[in-house]
Amino acid sequence: MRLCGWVLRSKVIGKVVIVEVSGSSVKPYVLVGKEDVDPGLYNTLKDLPLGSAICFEGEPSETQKSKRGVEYNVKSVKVYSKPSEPLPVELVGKVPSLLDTRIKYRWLLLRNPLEKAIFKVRQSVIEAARRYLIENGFIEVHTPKIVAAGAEGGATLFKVQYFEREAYLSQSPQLYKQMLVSSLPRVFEITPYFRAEKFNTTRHLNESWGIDVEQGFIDGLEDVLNTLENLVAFIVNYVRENNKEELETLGVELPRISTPFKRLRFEEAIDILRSNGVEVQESEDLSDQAERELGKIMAEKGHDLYFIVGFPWPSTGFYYMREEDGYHTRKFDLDYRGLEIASGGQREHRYERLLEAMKLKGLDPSNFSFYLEAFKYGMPPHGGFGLGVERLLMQMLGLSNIREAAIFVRDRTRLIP
RNA sequence: GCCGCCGUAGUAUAGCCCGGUCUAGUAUGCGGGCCUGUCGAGCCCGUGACCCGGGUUCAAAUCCCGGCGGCGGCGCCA
Repeated sequence: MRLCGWVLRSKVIGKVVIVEVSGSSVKPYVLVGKEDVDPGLYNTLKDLPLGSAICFEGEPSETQKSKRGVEYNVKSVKVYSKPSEPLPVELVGKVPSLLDTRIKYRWLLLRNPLEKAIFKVRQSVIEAARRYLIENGFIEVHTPKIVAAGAEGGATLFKVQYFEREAYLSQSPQLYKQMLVSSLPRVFEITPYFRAEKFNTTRHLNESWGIDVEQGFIDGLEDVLNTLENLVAFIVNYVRENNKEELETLGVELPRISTPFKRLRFEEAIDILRSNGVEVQESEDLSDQAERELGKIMAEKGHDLYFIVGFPWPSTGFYYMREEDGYHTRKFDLDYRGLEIASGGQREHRYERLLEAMKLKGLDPSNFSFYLEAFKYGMPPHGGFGLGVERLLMQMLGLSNIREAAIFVRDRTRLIP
């Protein structure tokens, strides 16, 4: 068997040399050279600097003494590349790097089992989502990332020059997804979101990824909530089953998730906070701190994941369906341990009402004519959501900063690498 | 945009408050030596740093001002 990777650790103890090689799995390959058994191999391994790119021919050894990796009996080693200078960061965690350094050298640090484990789990999240949605009749689509208008107005959009016109990077596939539901009853897209918001927090990125779903012919909001809760439960349980090595490496205990998730009405959430002594302003949305407090309270009651439904109209987008009272909407958030990981709702599919809602929000319908036209020819009742990949990963793995969940980070100050 | 904290070898840090004792300490990495399986092995020798600019002072890593960079909080949101 031929295996390849990079020298991660190397230790010479007298006449024995032990080399760990970072390959495709989280746990390294372990190569052992003994001077009195195979002097040639011993010398080759002894002289390999950290970071060397090598391949070796070998089979798993009958003696497995290493606590970190899988040992191989090595027949031959081929060295493809040696570093021209010492590595800029520790890959083994003897001297942990600061987050800033970790982000700068992520492409190199991915040789480290911990760092690699995070992104192998991320891969599983995407794989599980795609599998679940396809199995449930959703079609994967791709919508434009260069757009003429955003879902919410222009404040948070990145401008780009599109020949002689001004265009924007898409902050959400929302409007396109809805248009597609006029022909394809179930669609989803795994997509980047671009947000030009100048925040600097542990849970915001300016380029992030979402699992975006839209579903037509629904009987009500419950259909959308069902899809989302089952999707999230499938993803988490999939990771639990398929990433045992990664979770162990990261020291993460991932409890099995069952559905349904608790549904809290917006007012209920505020009441719970107040009855637990948390001051909540009379407002149309929950502050981040309030959300965190609610997360703690809900966790004590055994709810890691819960919906908050029925957000007031003043704090929501124009496209959410309003209840008869004109104040509550069918917009919801999904919170995971006090952090919003998804939001969505039932949309307004009735043309006249949609037009009226846009005007109420101060938007000019003529800027959205391409979108509005889709509501003229038999738009079914529909709803959907966007699920943040980095946020889901962050909460699943207990990461303290969302930047840990993105390989190459785009935030307020980072544009390279 | 506002507020707070921080910037010392490749990496991670001590020293800064109370200026001189700093020829800037330690770990890791790197170079060399010892050790017959290490588990962040261990031991010995060597190597390399005060973000930039200005100011105060006999004397600045240390105090002051400006710049640049990082971390976090708020708003907003996935």
